[in-house]
Amino acid sequence: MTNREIAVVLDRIADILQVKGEDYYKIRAYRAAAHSVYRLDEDIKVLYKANRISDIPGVGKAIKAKIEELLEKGSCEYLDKLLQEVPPGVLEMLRIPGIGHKTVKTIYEETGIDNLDDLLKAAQLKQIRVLPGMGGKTEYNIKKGIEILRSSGGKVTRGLALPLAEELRDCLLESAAVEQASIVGSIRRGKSLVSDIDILAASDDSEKVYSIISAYPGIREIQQANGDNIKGKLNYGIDFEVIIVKPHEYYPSMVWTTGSKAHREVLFNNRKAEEFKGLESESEVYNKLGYEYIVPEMRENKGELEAAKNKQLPRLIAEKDIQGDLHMHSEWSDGAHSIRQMAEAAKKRAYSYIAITDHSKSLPISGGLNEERLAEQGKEIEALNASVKDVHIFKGIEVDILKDGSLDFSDEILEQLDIVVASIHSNFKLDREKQTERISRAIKNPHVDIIGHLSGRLLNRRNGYELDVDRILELAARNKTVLEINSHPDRLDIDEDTARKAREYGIKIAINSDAHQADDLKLMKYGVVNARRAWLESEDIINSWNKESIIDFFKKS
DNA sequence: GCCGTTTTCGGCCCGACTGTTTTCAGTCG
Repeated sequence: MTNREIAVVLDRIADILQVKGEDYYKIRAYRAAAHSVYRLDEDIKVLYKANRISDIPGVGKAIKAKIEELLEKGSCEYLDKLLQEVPPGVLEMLRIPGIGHKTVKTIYEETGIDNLDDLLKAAQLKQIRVLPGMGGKTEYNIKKGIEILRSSGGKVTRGLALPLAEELRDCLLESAAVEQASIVGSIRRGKSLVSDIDILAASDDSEKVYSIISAYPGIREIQQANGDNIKGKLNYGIDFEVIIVKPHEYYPSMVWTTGSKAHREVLFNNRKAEEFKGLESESEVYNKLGYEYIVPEMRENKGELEAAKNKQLPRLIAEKDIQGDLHMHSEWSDGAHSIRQMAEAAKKRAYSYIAITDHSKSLPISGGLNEERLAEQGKEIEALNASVKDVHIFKGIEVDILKDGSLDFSDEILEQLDIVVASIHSNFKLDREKQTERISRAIKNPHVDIIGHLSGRLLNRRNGYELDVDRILELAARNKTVLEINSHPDRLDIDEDTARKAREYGIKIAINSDAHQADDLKLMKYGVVNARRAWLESEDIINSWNKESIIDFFKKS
């Protein structure tokens, strides 16, 4: 089993314990262990062989035994026992926004309902409101929540799908029978939500490819397999498709299978991919069709074909252009690592600056900073800047935008900071006018440099709050307020459409990791892809500029 | 269930908002 699979099992145990109403700290212990395992740099199997499972933070005697059982047998008796008490469908109910473990427990125990379909029916039949502690609003939340869960149509985030796709691709590439393999389809185009994993493999031996796939441990089932096409489900229930082509068909097929359909149809204009076999790169395929090479993120038939024909394609921002990261947390609030550790991690990525932007006091669960601790932190940053070479640390804050649009710190405090990110973390349900006014007030504050995760959306979990986006973009442009592309794959906020629109308004963007630990800095790649899908260039992205330009920009704004 | 240079027990992030109540439990960040 992989690190990720072990982490999923531990998390699942925590879910069940929660529905069972077990001790909060026991549940938290399983969650913490799951998190540590998920974040391990090493393969857990290597740790196991070295008898070092106990070295994993948060893993003690009991959880160690379960991890070892999973590694030895691929299953865990404790989980199997728990699953008999609480069926998987009940756990799915936990994903409904506004419905927590207590509500799920009541529903399951009082009615026996153990899946989302039956729950939805019961809510429609007004059978939930009669249960203790529930009313019409709970029923409405259930109906609405299931609707949101279903609206993604079974899609998963790119953040979940990409690592799985890479593992499958790498497994194919290990075989001598596979000359080349690439992730294609919507994952390659960088869509935030994807419906399946598509892999293109170049091989003369499709039988061999089939045997590799059927032996691949990450696969749940193969549903269809003919000569050049294998379809099925990976663990976690994600659909996959492996398309096998002859080596000389590889590059035209890559263009074809990367899509999108709309892009492909215009591009090929009734010509067949077979006409282009033997070509040795995607560029050659594009050139032969009369276009400049178009990067996968742009292939949506949204103007890129015309631009490519006229040799007017933008030079999109790339991860190597990124020079720093302007939104991250440290152990001063809810981050896991010290400021020094964050700076060292940034140095490894060859960044020249970071901003430490811990939470402000209104977010007590995060250990948000009050004025005194912020001042102390400032001193630590000054000391670090004197000793840490190569990476400059900006003093920052992720200040809460309060319900009325005022900020969690006074202007006098904010004025002393280098980078002020202002974000919403509460009162998501204000009406459109109030929410727009709230953010507008924050934008107008002269000390606010960046608005963090503007819409508050969480992909597959929560829609963004009601906002008049045009009004906000106009105001941000006028105030020279930067908008963030939050790189967390569950957020990608602002989304690509808003980002493209923001550019038209002349708004500058910061692509930030919002890292809560050193390893999270790597999430930057998801934000960059989102920006590329919005056609953004280096000049649009302030953290692709050097330190001096950033200081200069915020001085003038 | 984990952790410990106050160590084998007792502590382990809290406070606001929402919805269902009529004084509070559940959810969320």
